[in-house]
Amino acid sequence: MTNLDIARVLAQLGDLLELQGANPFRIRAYRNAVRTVESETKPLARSVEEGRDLTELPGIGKEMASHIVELVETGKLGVLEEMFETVPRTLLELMRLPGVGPKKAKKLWDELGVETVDALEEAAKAGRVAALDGFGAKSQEKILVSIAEYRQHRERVPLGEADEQVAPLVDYLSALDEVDRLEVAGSYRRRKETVGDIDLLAVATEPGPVMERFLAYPRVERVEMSGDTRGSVVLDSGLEVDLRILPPESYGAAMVYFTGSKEHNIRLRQRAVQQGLRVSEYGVFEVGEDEGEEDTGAERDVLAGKRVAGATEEEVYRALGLDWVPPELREDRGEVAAAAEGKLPRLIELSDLKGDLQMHSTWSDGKNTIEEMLEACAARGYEYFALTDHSQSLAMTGGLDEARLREQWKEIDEVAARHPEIRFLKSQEVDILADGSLDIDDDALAGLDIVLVSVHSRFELPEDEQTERILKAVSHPLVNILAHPTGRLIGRRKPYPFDVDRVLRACKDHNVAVELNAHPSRLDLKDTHLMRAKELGIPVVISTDAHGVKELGLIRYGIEQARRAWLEPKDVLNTRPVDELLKRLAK
DNA sequence: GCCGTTTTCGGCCCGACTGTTTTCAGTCG
Repeated sequence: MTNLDIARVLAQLGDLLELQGANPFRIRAYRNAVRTVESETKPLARSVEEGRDLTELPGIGKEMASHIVELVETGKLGVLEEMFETVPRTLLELMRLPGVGPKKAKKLWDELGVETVDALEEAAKAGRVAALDGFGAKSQEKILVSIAEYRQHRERVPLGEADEQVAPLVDYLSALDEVDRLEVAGSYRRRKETVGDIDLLAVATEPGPVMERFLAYPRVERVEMSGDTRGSVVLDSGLEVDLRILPPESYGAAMVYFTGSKEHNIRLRQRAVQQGLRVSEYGVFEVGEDEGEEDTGAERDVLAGKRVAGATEEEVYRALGLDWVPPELREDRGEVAAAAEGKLPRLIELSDLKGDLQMHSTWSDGKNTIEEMLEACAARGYEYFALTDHSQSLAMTGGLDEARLREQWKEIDEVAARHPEIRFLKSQEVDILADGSLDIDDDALAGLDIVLVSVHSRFELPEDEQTERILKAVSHPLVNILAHPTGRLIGRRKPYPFDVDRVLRACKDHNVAVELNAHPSRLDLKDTHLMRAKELGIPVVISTDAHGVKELGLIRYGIEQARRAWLEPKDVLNTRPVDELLKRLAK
């Protein structure tokens, strides 16, 4: 049972409690525990095995700890199973529909006997939903739209695709004179591997024309809502875009607020409360004497209290006694505490990289010759690069056997001789065969500067076999790097099942580096895996897997992902000069 | 349910928009 499995069960329990109208703070405790479990880098199953005290984890108390132990040991949670005897599982699905929360889901179930999305659709079409107290014709219509979208399975969009859609929209809005400043916030700014929607932030003293232009964007398919300062639309691609318009003095506070994450913001506000401050998207305010105590529900001016910060992000963080936190870290994974102590990491940057260690040429399935790849790498200012064409078993890619590999070396030597400006490292992406052996013989491997290995077949092997297969490969005495270790393709293919933690520890034992594949459809390893690698002291390399010169620029997605994992230059091997790189990789 | 240099009890983040309300609950981010 993985951490994500555990988190899912706890989240279900939280949803059920919400449906039953339980104490909201108890529900929040479950949400908090879910967060902790999700972002825990070490497998909890292992911690349980080792008899660790789980209550040391934030948000995990006696109850949560016992839930986790029960889940790890039995694979089930008794209380949850019992609850599912009185409440249908499918009700949780209803709550996922936009506009349907716990209260409405319960009401639909209590009064109409609706348990499933299908039943809800039927009831709405028959007009029975509108007849309910608290519902009306509009909510009924909205529910039908939500169901239609739910059926389309709208998923999160990979960051790379979001980038393509965001750029033209930003240009379109920025062209308006009334827009003083336009930024994209949200998970997009935090550079998460996928984004659910786009959060735009516009600074304007006159919001009217900005909102008007936003709603008139030609690719808007539907307006979800629109107020004076806040609007939400769905583009024809299905991507949701939210716009918030603010005055200049609130810009920094708004950037913090809309960049999130939600959990990071909550942490900031908790800290503010302790300091007698209040944080909102409008700024940081001192809480007045009479505030808070006798809040009778009367209208409260959102700008009440003296504003002590708001114009810039730095100012907002400083008002809370914090260093400015890079957006990639804003996930409530300890960054606020680190910022308070001045101990934020010096995150890796693009300019720290001295080379790219995975790419392909026309010798296998790449689009450019090795000389073209070399020139493009040199143009990027790299000190070195490794060419890693596929090996023979990937016949469809034109993979190289030992003989062709040796032929390639001749061409490499010629090209390298013409280009002293960059160091050409001979390498290959060697296939890990189903039994864990390598696709190229040791004699040929010994002629390479770097041996990169990866899995490209038999993804369906049972977990035990898959784990053994990879363990065997990384224990091979000539292997230096394990490439795209989990094999996932974001939104298209799940990672093949294997014990990631065991493989990582084996990499540590055999001095094998792990690759962070920068391609936006892979980003493999993901952030929590990278954090675990760092914890274990395993070197990481960041490479593009470019199949053409155009893809070398994708390296920035790898850098962004590494930053999300708190990686510093010293954690990444290809920030090192070539001599040190090869020394560190040597067996 | 979790947590504690005010606390083992009594707190727990903040605001906008919608729809159905005659003053606000529900949902969302």
